[in-house]
Parts: sequence; structure tokens; C-alpha cells
Amino acid sequence: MNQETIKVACSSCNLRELCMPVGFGAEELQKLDDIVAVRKKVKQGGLLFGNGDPFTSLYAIRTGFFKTCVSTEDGREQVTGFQMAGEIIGLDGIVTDHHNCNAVALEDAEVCVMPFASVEELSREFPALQRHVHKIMSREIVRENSVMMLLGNMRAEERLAAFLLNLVQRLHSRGFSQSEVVLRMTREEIGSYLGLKLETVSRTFSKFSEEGIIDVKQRYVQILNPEALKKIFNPQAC
Amino acid sequence: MNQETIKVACSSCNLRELCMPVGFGAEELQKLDDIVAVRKKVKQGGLLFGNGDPFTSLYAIRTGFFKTCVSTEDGREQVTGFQMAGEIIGLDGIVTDHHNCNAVALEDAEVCVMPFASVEELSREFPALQRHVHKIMSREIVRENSVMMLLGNMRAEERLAAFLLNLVQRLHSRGFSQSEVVLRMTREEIGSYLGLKLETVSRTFSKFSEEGIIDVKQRYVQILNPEALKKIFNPQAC
DNA sequence: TCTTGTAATTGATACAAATCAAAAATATGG
DNA sequence: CCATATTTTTGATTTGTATCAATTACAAGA
Repeated sequence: MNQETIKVACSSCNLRELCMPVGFGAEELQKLDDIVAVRKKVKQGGLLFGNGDPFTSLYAIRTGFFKTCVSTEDGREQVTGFQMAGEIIGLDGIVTDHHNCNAVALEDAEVCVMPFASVEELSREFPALQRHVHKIMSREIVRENSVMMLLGNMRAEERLAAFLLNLVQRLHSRGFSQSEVVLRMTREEIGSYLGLKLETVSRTFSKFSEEGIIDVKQRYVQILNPEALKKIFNPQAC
Repeated sequence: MNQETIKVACSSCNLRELCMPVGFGAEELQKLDDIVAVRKKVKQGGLLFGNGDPFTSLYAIRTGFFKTCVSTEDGREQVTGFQMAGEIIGLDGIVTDHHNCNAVALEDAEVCVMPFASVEELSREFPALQRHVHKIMSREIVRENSVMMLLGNMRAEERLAAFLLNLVQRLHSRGFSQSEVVLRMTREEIGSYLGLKLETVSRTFSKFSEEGIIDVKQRYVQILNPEALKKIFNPQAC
């Protein structure tokens, strides 16, 4: 296993405001440190957890990039999300005490392991943490609602525009450029997430490129005209 | 407003095992009674809550049938789920303190109003309730994952088969027939949920009917050959 | 550096579902 | 009970994306 355990401290983590609520006092932070006992490294292509694995912990991504996916018995795969630093994965395991999807690292990654029993225990003590856990789960429900809208109602161009805008927005809020992305996933993985075939993803990238909306060189994407993308995604709001 | 408030008791509710965890002691049940202070009636076509409404409470459906849906600015609607007695709706509102979808009654309905502040308070006191709330949210995340699989990877027949099987399974677990359904929603609403147009839903119903798999008379559907439906949904498992 | 495998692009064609259109069945309200 | 509106069904045609196929670009390892 490509795993390594390191003792670390939430109180000094620069992602704290992303993965855990602000407004925590010294006592709360100390307790959090105790919860996040260990970190775990996952190599590119490695599995953080797989469908059917016993559920024990939530994971806060410190570095790296993940995809989560489910699959049918006849081998069709659906990517259900892409997750980056500061985001929490593993919520799918709570209901059955076993994970209901696979979490795969798309680049070398490191996560903070948060045993769920400890999270629940501390939640009972600190209402701010309790509320934060509820919000994280609710946010995931709302996100999936909008993916359903994407898959059920939108055309290929709209889907890809929405995907790019969402990605750069999340990267931007982490201090990265809002116009440049290096994609961590293949065309096939983007297609799986968006309910499209890889050829359609590639063609749509090319179309955007021809129209001068983006510049694409394999995994590198520069957004030249964000307004055009927004217009494709939501013509009414522009 | 078509609303009526009635004082009621969880402790004597026959849906208790569906909407709240089993294994509660007398003290817990009494406290639950105090939380679910009121019930609320919603007439057919009425809105339990709408997108943008302030979030205050979760709702446990006592009787009736709901759809939840989101919509784009240009008027496209996506049904995100159909909910029946014993199911909880409103989780979408936690993250922003405002609801992020509409909940519409598809028939006259009655819900138990559970102020979320009280739910959180009592959760801190009773780990069993806390765990149950977490499971309900996780279940919704897992459900949406499988809808994403449906929308992203499956053909019309597979989608409709999955829809019918899921519906009768849920009805059956509530003591209803596992072979007969009276649909509470229109072809258009089914289509919206499944990412199909109403004509495609109608045609697929007709096709199943011609093949002797189901008997359809408008809203009434009888499942004649459940195995055939399962085979369409998941050829490997049969 | 060369080799090999993987990922991405592009073209031609096929197909499932959407769209357009009209009729039939059913529900609703006076 | 009738008139009207809504929902459902069915047919003809179009269309967006999938599929099949071939080439090119790139990455990783020897």
C-alpha cells in the first residue's frame, strides 16, 4: 500500500478555513488536532477507498486531486465528482457503514483521516462542528442536484462550459488562476462525469477553441473568453 | 395557505420506524414528540417550500407524494426526486440556510414539521438520533449517485425499468403491492426525472406493454414480469 | 534516444431520442 | 352533463451524440 501516516495539526493547517469552520476557539482546535490523528498518502492512480470497503473515516484532502465513481455490474462507470484540496470525501459510506463508491487519486495526494466516530463525538460537544458537518453533507446534496440538471437537460456544450467554469471557480477560490487550468483527468473521465463520450468532449473542446473561447493544448486549458462560456452555460444571465 | 397545524405524537406514529430510528427509549420518544410540534397540510399542486425560501425545518412526509425539482433561469426543469410517506425532505436547505429546490405535493399531503435547530439540539443529546440524521443525508447522497449513473450511462428503457423497480420496491416496503402502482406524476415529470421527453416515456411504456412486461392504463401500471424489468435494468444480475 | 503504450484528435456513419404534429383519452369546472 | 383543458398516445422526421475507424501527439520506461 502506498500509504504513510504522519502526525499533524489542524491548528496550523493553511486549509483550515476550507475544510473546517472558522470561528473555532483554541479548545476546539486542540480537539480537532486529536481527531485528525493521521495523514495518509495516496499515489496517483491509487484507491483511497473502494466500493464495499468498511466505512470508518471521512477524509479531508490536503493535496492532490481525486475522482469518485460508481459502476454497474456490466462495467459502465459513472464519475460522480472531482475533488480537490480542502474538500471532504467519504460521506457516501455513512448510510450503510460501507463505502458506496470508489475514490481514486488522479495525482499523488495526501489526506487527513478523520475517524467518523470521533467526528460524531466531537460534534455533540461543539455545535459549530455539528453544523459544519451538516452543511458539508447538504452542500454535496445540492451539488448533485445541479449535476442532475446538467445530465438531464443540457447539451454537450453547456455541460462542458459548466464543468470548466466550476473547475476554475473552485481553483480560483484556492488562490489559483481563474483563467488557466491543468486538467488532472482524461477526456474519458470528463465525459463520464458529464454523460458524454470522450470523442464528444474532445470535439467540444476543439469547437470552443476554434471560436476563440479557450486555448487547449492537451491537459492545459486557458480560458480566453469567460463571458462566452457563461453565456453558453446560462444565456439568460448574460 | 392550505396549511393546518395539528399537535401530534411521534411515539404513536405508525411511520416511526421509517422516518426515525428504531431503538429509541421512552425518554427519546417524548423529546421527539416535543420537536415535531406541528403537522402541516399541503394541497395537491401546492408548494411545501420553494427555491430561495428561508430554511427552518426538515419535513417528514406522513401522507401524500412529493416531487422535488430545480430549474434553470431559462425555464428548464429537472425533477431531482419523488418522495413518499416516511421520507424526509428539506435537507437541501441546510448549507445556505435557504432552500435550493422546490417541493411540490403531487397529491394532498401531510408532513411533520421538524425545526432543524431542535433536531440539532436533540442530536447532541442522543447519539442514536445524531447517527440517524447522518444516515438520512448520506442515503440521499448515495441515491443521487445512482441517479447520476442512470442519467449518464443508461438508455431510455433501462431508465424507466429502474424507475419502476425503485418505485414498487419503496411502495412494497410500506406494505403496498409489489406489482401494482398508481403513478402520482405525469409522463412529463417522469421524463424530467429520467432525463427524457414525455413522448419517449410514453413510447417506452407502450413498448414494455407490447412485450407483456407491464400493463399500462394511464396512471395505473401493473408489473406482469418483474424479472424482465430487472433484466433490462441489469442484464448481468439475471 | 528510441520504443511502446496511452491519450487525444478528427472524420464518416449510425442510431436513439428529440422534435414537430395530430388525434385520442381523460380530468376539471361550471 | 357538457364544454374545456390537460394528459397521453402515436406517427413522421430531424438532430445531437454515439459509434467505428484511423491518425497524431504525448508520456514513460528501457
